[in-house]
Amino acid sequence: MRKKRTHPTLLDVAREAGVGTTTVSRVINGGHRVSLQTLERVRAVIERLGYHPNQAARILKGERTKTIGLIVPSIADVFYSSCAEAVQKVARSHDSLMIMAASGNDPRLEMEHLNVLIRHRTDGILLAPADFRSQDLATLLRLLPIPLVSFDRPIRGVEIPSVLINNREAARGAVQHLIDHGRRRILCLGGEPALYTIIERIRGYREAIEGAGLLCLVDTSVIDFKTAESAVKIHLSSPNPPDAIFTLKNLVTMCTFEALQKLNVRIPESMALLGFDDFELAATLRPAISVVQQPIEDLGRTAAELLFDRLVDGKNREKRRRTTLETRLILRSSCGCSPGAEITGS
Amino acid sequence: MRKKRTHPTLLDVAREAGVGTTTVSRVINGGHRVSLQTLERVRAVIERLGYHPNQAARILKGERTKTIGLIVPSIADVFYSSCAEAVQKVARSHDSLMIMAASGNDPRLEMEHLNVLIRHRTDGILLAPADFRSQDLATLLRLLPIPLVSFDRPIRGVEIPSVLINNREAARGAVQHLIDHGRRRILCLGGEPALYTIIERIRGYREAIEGAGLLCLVDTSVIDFKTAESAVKIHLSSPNPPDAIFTLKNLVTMCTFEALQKLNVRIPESMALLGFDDFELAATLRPAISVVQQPIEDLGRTAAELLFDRLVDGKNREKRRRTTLETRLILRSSCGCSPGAEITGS
DNA sequence: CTGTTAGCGCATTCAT
DNA sequence: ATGAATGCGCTAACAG
Repeated sequence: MRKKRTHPTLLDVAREAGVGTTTVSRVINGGHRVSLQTLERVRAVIERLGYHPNQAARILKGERTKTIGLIVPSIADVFYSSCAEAVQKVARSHDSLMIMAASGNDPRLEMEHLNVLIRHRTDGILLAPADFRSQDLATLLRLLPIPLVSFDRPIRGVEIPSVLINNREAARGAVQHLIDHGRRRILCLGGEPALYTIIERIRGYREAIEGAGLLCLVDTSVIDFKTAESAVKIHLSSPNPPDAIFTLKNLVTMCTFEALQKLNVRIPESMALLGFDDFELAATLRPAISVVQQPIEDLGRTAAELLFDRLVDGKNREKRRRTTLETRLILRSSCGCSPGAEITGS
Repeated sequence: MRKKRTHPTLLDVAREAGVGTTTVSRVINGGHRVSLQTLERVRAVIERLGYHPNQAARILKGERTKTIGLIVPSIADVFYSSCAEAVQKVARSHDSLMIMAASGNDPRLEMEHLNVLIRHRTDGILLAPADFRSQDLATLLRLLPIPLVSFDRPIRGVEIPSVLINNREAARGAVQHLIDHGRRRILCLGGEPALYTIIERIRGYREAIEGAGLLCLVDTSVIDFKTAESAVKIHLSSPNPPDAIFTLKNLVTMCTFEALQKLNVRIPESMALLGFDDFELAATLRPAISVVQQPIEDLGRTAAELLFDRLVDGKNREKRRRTTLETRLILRSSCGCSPGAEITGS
């Protein structure tokens, strides 16, 4: 087999076909103004040599790269991979490629990825910022010559369009639901208390609890099964144990459920469970888990569409800087009310 | 706010700082052989202008793009997003960016994505091919000047390194386990019967069934809950209903479980259930689901490492074209044997 | 330590 | 219908 060392160039094709580079260029870009005969011949050579145009050269000519960047905290997290899928669909409909990178919620890593994307001259960037209060990020964005849209989390200190979920209201409504059904000691469980979404949800929880004159009980030590189990144990053995748990994100909900199950706590009789963010099998578990359902695909799609809007006419700056999407409270069995109902988020 | 129309260039920085382009270039690339004074000044200008080097120009100079491509059937599928995460970690350790695209198992879309990646001059490509018998793909790859590694599925008709799971053996072992525990009418349930992995798993199923002198019962109509439910109904109402179900992939396992639960079929008493591919909450469902567990992270990591191996010294062609990874049979409760055991795949 | 310059691969005038 | 020449932003080779 022939050793393939380097990419063939336009010139290689031209020489091989006995024509000028212009002609080959024309063939690549639609084949107009080229005689059928040369067209065929050049195409054959392209095929034979396995020629593919070098995008870099085109970019250098100032053309669109037809590429957008997407930075999320984690690729493996269903929430973000579902977003990504939605984004990719939109990108594809705009004949664009999506480059995806994971920040792991680390501002430094995020900055690195941002720089890489900018160097690659992506036409635009979608970002779920690791730290919504980052000064470095705000500074970078102020000078950024390409459009950026943040989603899931905003960016403070700079005018960037963002697409968000009504975290606070949704959390408030969910907790209120527990209160309405007689729960009095409601524990709020989660992790990563510095994240925007978590902060907002806790705020919503507080509003509901304080509005009802109850006691706030927030534990942000839970990030996996181990921590969930130990947290549940501790709170159960308190003199005045909770009668409900509100979990702040899907992984925490799952782990808490597992922990409760392992400790033989009856759900919802002894302990109601209501989680933020829906997840696969939530309806299949016994009892089925009640959740606040986020419009994940919507989130990705809306953000991507907003980005492409700004791409096509760069000057047309939307007035509306912030888009907030509505959630739904999905009542199944774990929260202890009669199931079947479904409440649209405020 | 200043209108930001276009990316500043090296020349812009050089002029602004009153130095030559080479000096700026040196500053960007580590700042060696530059006086501390100029270094500071140039850095300040770079900062102020928000300059980011144009990757395209570097690529044109023939440098590595420090980018690898990854094409998977679906981003939202946990299996592949977990792979992707593993790949990205390896890429990162090689100071490279990962570009990810989804083919939806459509050979045409896959080909498009491949072309885009090649045009972008990614240093290498990782691919889970949609159609392992594709002639077009084989033709493209024969001429491809950059290394490609296939994973999860091989590519027929061309010498491409691939990293695979021992699908057939694992399926055979799993079905054998059901047989060993007295199951006699074992239904094999799944979808997309043209996919390599599915073909292999069905083959393993057949080997085990035929080896035991039993009857093969394969239904490849199941791709979601609806189809799972109707398939289960049909087979349950047959004159001689199955006493066990072997599901061919994780989504099918989940849907089949849901269907069985909905129809009040007792697992494992009336029906044993054993699935290919583990999934979140498989151990939390009641009964906990027994599965063949694939080394997903391993798959992604190994494939990526193989790719980078070929990248660093392009000539050092490994003899071993095919790497096969081992699975584990995780016995939980749904298959009806006493749980707790764990058998390493053959 | 610093500046000048050629050339990477391609699209695009402008001739022919 | 076709080709020769130019320049996009950057790096590296070569002066100074």
